[in-house]
Amino acid sequence: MRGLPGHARCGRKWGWRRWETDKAAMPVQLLKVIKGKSEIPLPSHLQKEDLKQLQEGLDHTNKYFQGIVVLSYPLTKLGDGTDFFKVVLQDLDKWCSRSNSINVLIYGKMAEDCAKVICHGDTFVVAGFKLAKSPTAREDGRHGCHLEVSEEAGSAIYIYTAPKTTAASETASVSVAPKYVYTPLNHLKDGTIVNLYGVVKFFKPPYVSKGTDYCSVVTLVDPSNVKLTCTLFNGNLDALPKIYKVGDIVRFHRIKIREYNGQMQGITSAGFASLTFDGTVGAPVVPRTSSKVYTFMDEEQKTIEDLRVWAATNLSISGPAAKLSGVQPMLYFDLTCQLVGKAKVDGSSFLLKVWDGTKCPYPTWKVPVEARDLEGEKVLLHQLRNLTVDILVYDNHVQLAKSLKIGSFLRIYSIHTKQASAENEDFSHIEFHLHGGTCYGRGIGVLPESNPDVKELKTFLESVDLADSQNMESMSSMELDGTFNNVTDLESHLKRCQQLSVTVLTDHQDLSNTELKTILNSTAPQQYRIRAKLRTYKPQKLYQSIKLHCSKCNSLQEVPNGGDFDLILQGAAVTAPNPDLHNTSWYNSVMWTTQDQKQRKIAIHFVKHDEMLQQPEDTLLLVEGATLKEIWKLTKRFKCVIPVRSTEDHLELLDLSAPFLLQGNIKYYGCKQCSTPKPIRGLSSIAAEQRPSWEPSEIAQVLGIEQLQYVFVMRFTLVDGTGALNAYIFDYEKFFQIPASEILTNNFLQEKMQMTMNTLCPPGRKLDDLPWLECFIKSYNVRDAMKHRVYYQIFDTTVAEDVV
DNA sequence: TTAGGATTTG
Repeated sequence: MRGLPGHARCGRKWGWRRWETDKAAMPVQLLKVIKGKSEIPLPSHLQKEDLKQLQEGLDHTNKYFQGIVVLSYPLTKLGDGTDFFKVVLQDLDKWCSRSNSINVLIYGKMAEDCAKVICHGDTFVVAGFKLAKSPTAREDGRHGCHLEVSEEAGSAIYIYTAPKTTAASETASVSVAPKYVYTPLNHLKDGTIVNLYGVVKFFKPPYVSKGTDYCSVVTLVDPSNVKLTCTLFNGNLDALPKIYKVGDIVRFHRIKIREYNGQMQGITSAGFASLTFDGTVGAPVVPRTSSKVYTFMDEEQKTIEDLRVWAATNLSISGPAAKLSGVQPMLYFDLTCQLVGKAKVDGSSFLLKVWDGTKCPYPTWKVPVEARDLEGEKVLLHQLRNLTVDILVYDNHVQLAKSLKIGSFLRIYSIHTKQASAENEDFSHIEFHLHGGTCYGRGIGVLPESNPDVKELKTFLESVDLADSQNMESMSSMELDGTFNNVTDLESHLKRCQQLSVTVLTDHQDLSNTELKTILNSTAPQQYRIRAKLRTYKPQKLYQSIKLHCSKCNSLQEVPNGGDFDLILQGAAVTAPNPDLHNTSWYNSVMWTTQDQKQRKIAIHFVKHDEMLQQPEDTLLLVEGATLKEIWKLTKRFKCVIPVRSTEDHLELLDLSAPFLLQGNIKYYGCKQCSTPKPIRGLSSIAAEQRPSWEPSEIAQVLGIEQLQYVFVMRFTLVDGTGALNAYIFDYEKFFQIPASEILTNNFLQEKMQMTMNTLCPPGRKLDDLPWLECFIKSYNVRDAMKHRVYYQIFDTTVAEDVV
């Protein structure tokens, strides 16, 4: 990002001539428009361009672009102090889709001037702009390029302000597009047909009604705090809103309002259409709809974003969804899962076999069915037998259940877990029922593969190692929560957390709290103390929060899995150890050949100290030709293991996708980009030290490796009643008081972290019941190319002592 | 037409 110098203050004048003679001093022209004519025409040498003509590589000198201001962002300062202002212009001549708009990025004095005067609906003319690829085009769906404007670049801006007291039709230079009017829920009148927005407070997924249509019941709420229950019918399942969870946001067009039992009620009328959006703050604003043609503008995007923040702050929407590992007997829950098998049972019930990759902590019932009635892949059904659960669905749900495709992703709403009344409690098991009826939204919904929850589930299911029974054990969260012996313990623990903060500041205690709303409306960088609740966090699979960080190039990467390491070792084992490199002044070597068919050669070089071999627990080994399993065994006995391979004249490290060092359970990796591997003999200098400690950092240094650090990277969505913001945790150890380097190989630490997160954000709880967190956060600007965003990071904060 | 939120009782 280039830096722009500060600009001399200039008085605001409205004259055209002044612009011609002294355009650098007067970049922003504010003009009035009355009845379609501007007081002053634009310079004659300027020619109008439309959106289509705004392409890279074309000459835009003496061209201007004109659009309507449909969105503007708060004035902010870039890192170097330059003012920055972004507006979105819409080309009204191209009124059809959402790509009729373009981002304009304004820098320096012009940014400040524009921010002061600009209003929604103004006509905005820009000349002398620079055109560049828009890095946000994929996200915001706007024009592939954006316009960059600054005084320095000799740009000029003309703003035609529509008279605010005059009816829109009178500002005739602006052709006013057909616009939908949306009625707040507290202004609905009996017998009208309206358009409206709402946050889903309750819904019944579409089910087969007793008439001819599918039916879906949806209760909405909006910032007027009025509720509206809508009963929607359609013979086509696809035409009903695609609502997947409470908190989704819908836009209904042409819904009929009627009074029923003294309350307003919505019901489908002819031409009813709906869009549904994910209600998560910060998620992409992509409508779910079956209609091919719909209007969706930036203004509407803003409405969705505002509703999300309102809902996050004001509605009690429960947190992370339940998993099979977290089920309790005698309750109702929603399950996101994959269908593995199905079978008819009798006339009024039907069996679904599903899994979500986690293991139910209780013995579960198996519904007896005839083998020939069971649909699904036999091999898979057998492989997953310990992870699938049987759900018996009844009555009205049978028809829909029969039609489900094996392999599809489902959300089953309001499953009942029933403790079977076995005579001997030791053999009691848990049953899963989807009872008849649609009370409490009971039903089955099919989720598309594009659904973010499905994507996450798929990734997780792929990571489940079916052969590894230990893995399955560790997936039972019942064991993770083992410290809470019963529900009462957990309750009292949570109660304590609701009163005190579950996190504490390690510094800045003298500061007072700032509301999230204030922070969101402020420029970065700044630091704040906050008190907020953790509504949700990412990733939900905690093992995904561990990354490798290079402090030199600041890159983050995934921790390689054991499979990659194994492949690299196999590749290295193809080259036999070079005997010329054995037994030097600083190591002793042994080599042998495996007895199997492969006749693999393994060499181990024991690094000496003072000409002497050390105790195994103090010894560093260089290993050639070993398998993953063999290396693993060696790390159990020796202090350090470095996998190497022979060249003609020296030993060298393997590919840096493999760890350059293994110590105990920990694998140490180097940054591929920043490391310049040096010969292995550099280690002899450490071996010669009086008491070699074999510190990973020291080893990395002599081997020319820029060591990657294990780090927790998480996104916390925090709310405090005034707003919602996403803050990042970037932490080696301090926040969780768990070293990020050790957690992947330590079950105890994993359990501890899971328990900490369960305390900070208890699954399935409503907003009111979430505990408070005290945090210190800093805001900072991130800019790449022309994109500028403010991010927040939690620091100088740690989990309270009695929580961990 | 259907359902009109407010858990089955298998």
